[in-house]
Amino acid sequence: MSIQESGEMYLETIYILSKKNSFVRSIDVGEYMGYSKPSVSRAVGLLKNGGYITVDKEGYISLTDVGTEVAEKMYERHKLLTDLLIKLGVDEETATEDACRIEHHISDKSFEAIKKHINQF
Amino acid sequence: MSIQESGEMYLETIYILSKKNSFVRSIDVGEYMGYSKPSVSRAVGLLKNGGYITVDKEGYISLTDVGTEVAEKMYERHKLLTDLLIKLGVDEETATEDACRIEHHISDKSFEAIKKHINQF
DNA sequence: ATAATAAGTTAGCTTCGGCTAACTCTGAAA
DNA sequence: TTTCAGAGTTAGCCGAAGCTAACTTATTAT
Repeated sequence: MSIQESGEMYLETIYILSKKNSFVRSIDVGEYMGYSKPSVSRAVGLLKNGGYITVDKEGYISLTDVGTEVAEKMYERHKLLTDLLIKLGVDEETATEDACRIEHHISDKSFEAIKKHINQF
Repeated sequence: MSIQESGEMYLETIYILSKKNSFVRSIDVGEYMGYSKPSVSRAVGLLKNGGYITVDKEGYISLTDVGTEVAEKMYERHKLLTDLLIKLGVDEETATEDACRIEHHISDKSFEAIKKHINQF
């Protein structure tokens, strides 16, 4: 099971919520993303199945190493792309939205290239 | 019917093929994009229906004004994003691939911001 | 004239990832 | 103790956009 764009978004959300709160449940993920409980339930099942997260008896979700890797990658891209767009004069809201979509569609190569040049923008 | 990412790709392809050849048929679009005839057939039907293209009795496809607008927008983004990535040191193939995906996910605002700063990269 | 090829369409399948409705289960409150 | 709220799951729908198989139709070649 290779991870899809949607899976990446869920993992990134779990990562963000984990940093903010002491625990993350499906319901929190759904609220944050604006998705229904069944949608989250299925996604969580798939991610668990794929080895990206674990869920304990309390329903608390944790990222595995692999899951953390994916989530951090997305999060790093998100931050850097947002930064870049803001530096270029884009308003914060638009920058965040665009970064959120672009982060899933850019190759490692391109991302590294942007990262290397970010300071000269 | 609002245009989807897939529709944008078809329109851009039709635009590119129109500049290269004297006519564009469904079969040409399919060959260029690597899609099957039925896939193209349906997409062409939807785009025709949506007022983005016209198809004459010969099966020759033309972009309407609206279709041209969308196609040119995508094409411009494609070129500019490819340029940008290449300037940042990304190899041409990767740059083209990434540009092709990003072009559908970036807002007008962000694109204009990149365009304004492209020369200083 | 017949047969073969090319282009397009139709029917119907698949996966992805949303959704609602309706169920279960658990823990807290009356 | 009974009831109710919150969280999660199950079943099943939907649209988007690929696909194959099999058909039609028109042109070209024998």
